[in-house]
Amino acid sequence: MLGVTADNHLTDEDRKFLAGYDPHAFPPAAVTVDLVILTVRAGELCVLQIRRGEPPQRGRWALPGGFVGPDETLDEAAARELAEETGIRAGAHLEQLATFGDPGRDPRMRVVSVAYLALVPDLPTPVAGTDASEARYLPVAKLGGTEQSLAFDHDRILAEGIERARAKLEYTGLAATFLDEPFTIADLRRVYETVWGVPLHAANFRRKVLSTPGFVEPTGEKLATGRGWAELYRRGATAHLHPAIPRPAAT
Amino acid sequence: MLGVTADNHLTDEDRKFLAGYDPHAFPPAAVTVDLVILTVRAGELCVLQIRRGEPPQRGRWALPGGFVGPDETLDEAAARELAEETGIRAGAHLEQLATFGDPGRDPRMRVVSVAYLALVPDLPTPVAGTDASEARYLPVAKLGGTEQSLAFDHDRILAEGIERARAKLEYTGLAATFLDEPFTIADLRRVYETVWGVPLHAANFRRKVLSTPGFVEPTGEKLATGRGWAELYRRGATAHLHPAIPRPAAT
DNA sequence: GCAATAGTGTCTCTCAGACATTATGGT
DNA sequence: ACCATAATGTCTGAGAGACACTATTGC
Repeated sequence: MLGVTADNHLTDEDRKFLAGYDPHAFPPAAVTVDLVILTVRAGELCVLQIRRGEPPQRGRWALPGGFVGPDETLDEAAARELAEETGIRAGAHLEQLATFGDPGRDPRMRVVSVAYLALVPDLPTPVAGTDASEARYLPVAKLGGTEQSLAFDHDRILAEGIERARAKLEYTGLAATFLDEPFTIADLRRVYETVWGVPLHAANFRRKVLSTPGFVEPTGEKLATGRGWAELYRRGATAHLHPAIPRPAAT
Repeated sequence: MLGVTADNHLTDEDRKFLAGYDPHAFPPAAVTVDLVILTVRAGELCVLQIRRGEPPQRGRWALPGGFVGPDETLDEAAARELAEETGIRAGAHLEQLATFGDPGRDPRMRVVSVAYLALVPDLPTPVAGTDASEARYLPVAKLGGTEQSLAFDHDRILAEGIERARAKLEYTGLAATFLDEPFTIADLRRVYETVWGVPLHAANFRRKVLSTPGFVEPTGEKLATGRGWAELYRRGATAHLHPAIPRPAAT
């Protein structure tokens, strides 16, 4: 096991050094977090977008995000932004995605943006944040046209977020974070089909999910669906699936 | 296909806004890149470390890294640091790992570090960079003791880098980037055994590698080894392996 | 010959994919 | 009765793991 705690004890030399240290000696940058917030609603994978209420690029759609506070960790800033935009404070999945810092990606100054990926259950309605005049969930299938392109380099961030989400469904139990509990195996299968954009074999999917230990936990309850009924499940404890859920090649 | 190019065209409103914009309005931070440079030498997975030549934490071992220049992309800064520390300008694998920005991780000021992972072939001898007084390749098996703990939060960065490298060998052809060309199947197997720390079944490994299209390309040459001979191969063109190389559970 | 490593052949077990069948309950 | 969906059972092919065996060359 590797040590994972930083030992930041200061030596006497460090103290002397810091007393005479000028923080303006290095090229300054602003640090932001931008969020790719994905959900499944009405059979479509959707991403939360905010219409910018202030320059630059006012009126244009963008990913939600904001500056990192002086005393916040990056994870805390991302969790705060997620709560501000969606009202979600717990239960969602939130992970760091990648960092984007090309010079000129923001015309104001050097801005380094740490992108996060959030997977959330279907929400009642978007809550506009302080900076935002409007919010929407856009199906990712509608992306691609120049009409829909986002501000700054957010198209690229979004593309990486979607690809990360698709990959993570293969080897983690994160698909269940898109669902409210309890859910049926068919609900879970529809999440996979929606995110991957391919139909899955219902019988094989069921066998695979139930034979993977810790993926889902049976509640013992049954739900009357349209025709017939279905058993209900909760999220399992296992984060890493062994073996993985095979992802068919995209059509 | 999603658009991946940022459209940063400025509106007239943007220009007016920027003319009156004060870059000091947001909490400033310094942005650095830190590199986890891994190689395989003498049957051990090793990481390049630099002994800090200046405060803070002078004399302590750390990962190589440095500040991102005002006109550099993050990738360019990482490639520059890699070249400065190792002399390598091409051929190595370099990818963004994760970003670390806890307040207080560097006593000087708010420093956000974008960590990169580099996989390089065995090198003649470490070249000390400008800021460094000393450099070494430390086998990662020797990590873990407090004696070996690195400056700042570099232990944590290193742990993530090692885990990323181990995972990537499963589903990419990156193992070959640890080797000079041409190499034998046994050389490649020893890379896997070294990085994963487990013995692999030689016959099955060979069958797996050769049946995976695009993993390695035969040269047709044969090399006289100590006893017997072995066929020689080059890196294949395929980045993503299908199916993956199964990774046995750690002992 | 013996030792050590490279390479080939084959068997078995697991599991994904495909298909068939039954059960359920609303229309 | 009919239909859509849930759930169960069975067959097959691909592939991983294990083992036996041959080939080559230095000692």
